[in-house]
Amino acid sequence: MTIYDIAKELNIAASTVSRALNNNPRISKKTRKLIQETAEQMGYKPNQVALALRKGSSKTIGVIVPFVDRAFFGAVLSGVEEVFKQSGHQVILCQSHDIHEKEIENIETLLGAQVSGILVSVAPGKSYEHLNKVVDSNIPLVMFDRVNDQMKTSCVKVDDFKGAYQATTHLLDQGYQKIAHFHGDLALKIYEERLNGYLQALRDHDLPVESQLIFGGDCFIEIGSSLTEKLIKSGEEFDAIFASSDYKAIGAIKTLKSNGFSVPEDKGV
Amino acid sequence: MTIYDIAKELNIAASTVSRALNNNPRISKKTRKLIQETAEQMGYKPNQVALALRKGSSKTIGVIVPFVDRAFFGAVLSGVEEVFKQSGHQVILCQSHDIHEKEIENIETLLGAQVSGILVSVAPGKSYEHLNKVVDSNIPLVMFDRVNDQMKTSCVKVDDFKGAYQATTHLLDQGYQKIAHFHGDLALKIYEERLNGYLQALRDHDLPVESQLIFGGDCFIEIGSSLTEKLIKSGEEFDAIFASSDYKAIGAIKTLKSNGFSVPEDKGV
DNA sequence: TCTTTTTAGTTACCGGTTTTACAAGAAGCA
DNA sequence: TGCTTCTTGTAAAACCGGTAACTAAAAAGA
Repeated sequence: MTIYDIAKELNIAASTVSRALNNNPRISKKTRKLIQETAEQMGYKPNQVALALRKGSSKTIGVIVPFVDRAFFGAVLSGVEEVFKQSGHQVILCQSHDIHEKEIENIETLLGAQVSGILVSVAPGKSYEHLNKVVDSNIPLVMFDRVNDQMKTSCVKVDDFKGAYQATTHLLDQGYQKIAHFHGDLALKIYEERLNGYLQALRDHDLPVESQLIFGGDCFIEIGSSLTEKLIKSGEEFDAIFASSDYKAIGAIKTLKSNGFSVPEDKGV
Repeated sequence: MTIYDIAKELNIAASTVSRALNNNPRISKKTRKLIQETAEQMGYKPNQVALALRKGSSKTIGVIVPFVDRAFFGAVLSGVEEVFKQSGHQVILCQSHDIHEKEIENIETLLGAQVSGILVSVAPGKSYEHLNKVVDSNIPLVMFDRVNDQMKTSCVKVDDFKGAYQATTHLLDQGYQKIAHFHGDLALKIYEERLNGYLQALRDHDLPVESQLIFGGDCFIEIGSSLTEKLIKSGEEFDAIFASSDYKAIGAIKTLKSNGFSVPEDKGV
């Protein structure tokens, strides 16, 4: 079902059909009405692919997240989908699995698909030519949550430093004194800032920074568990853990409990 | 960067470039190598939109879920994305918000985008012409989790009856006697089956089915809370709740606790 | 009758693939 | 040697389904 079918049916030119359907004023009301009714009745739906080729931009937006099945990114995606649907855009979903190379691949794919915009929560990695390529192609690029501050593009993020500072301060206010920290990949600004917030909070309370209480690892429950295991085994004294991600916190709580500690009575998380 | 640019660069026809890049045997090895190297060096990437228009099918798959930010669907989407990436397909994400009309709209959009396949977890609703339209267009349709059994297409689902039967039996085995049930929208087979599994388990244990312990409501934490509130206020005796969704179960647990019950000591969930 | 305005048709284009056509060189044969 | 035939390599053009810039015809107005 194309405009040519409608044109043939009515014995008129395809361009007339196109114009009528787009409410071009150069088509008489009568003809327009006839064409629109015929199109409706024939169940015509414009071919978005042809449109995209002609216009050079497809009403699609690429979204790259590390993992879709993380609560945070699921929530983001949900909102992204909802907003873009309003303007008739479709959302193409990509996962980087937090791997820089996959992110580059995803960007290439999205550019090849002629997306009209890209949202990305970057994976740790040094190069950012792929992001520059997007900007150079005049395709809007917005980074969120995980941001590459080498890029001059718009971004949406939270104040990680302040959040970490407040979280740490909250633990101190609850009476905990020796707070361990599980940070993420420090190549990501977000985790660097959270670490800094933690450190600053300790300093502001005149507490020593004890490097043996600071561990690094990716955002997985299992990592949270193994880091907690390591912390307990190390014999270092601690009474709370500030984890840089919910997943590591969950792992920490599970492991603390399975080691006979009660949370938050014995150890705060 | 198109094949025309490459053709101009090498002073040959675009069709030759196309064939060389597609390893057509009618292009000499020498020419082919030259063209492929030039393309590589010029950073050529085929325009997927042009390809899709020509081939009549765009390497994209539409996935319709009720809510992306539900753990289950997030996990599904993650797997879907991962598998389709391997074959070079892109995943277009749609949410129905469990609303039949939105599902119809989503299907229309996906058909307009010339997707080469659709995965859907259906919303409650009576009509299914929109699904038939997909089948009639010769576009593969697979339903998962929430299935419309009027359709003859392939589907992937769990044994909801058995799961519910086992869950209820498990509660009984733990010693609970009066088990309430929070079912979902019974227009969805999945919730009907879970209700049936619950009922059958009660019957098989010679327990009476007490309709005043059975409540219905959508999959939200708040619904779980309000149903529990209602159950408590009703004064009916009960010692456990079998919720048809994790979200309602979470709401139930929260509300039980805030009403002074301990879980699972006082009430099982 | 001539000009202006409306309305609708022609044609090129987006970037690929594919069919058809053609040319040059090699091989076969009298 | 000269002609046909077969390969092989490449070019030209059509096509996918729309849009948009010209262009032409018809109707309205002066």
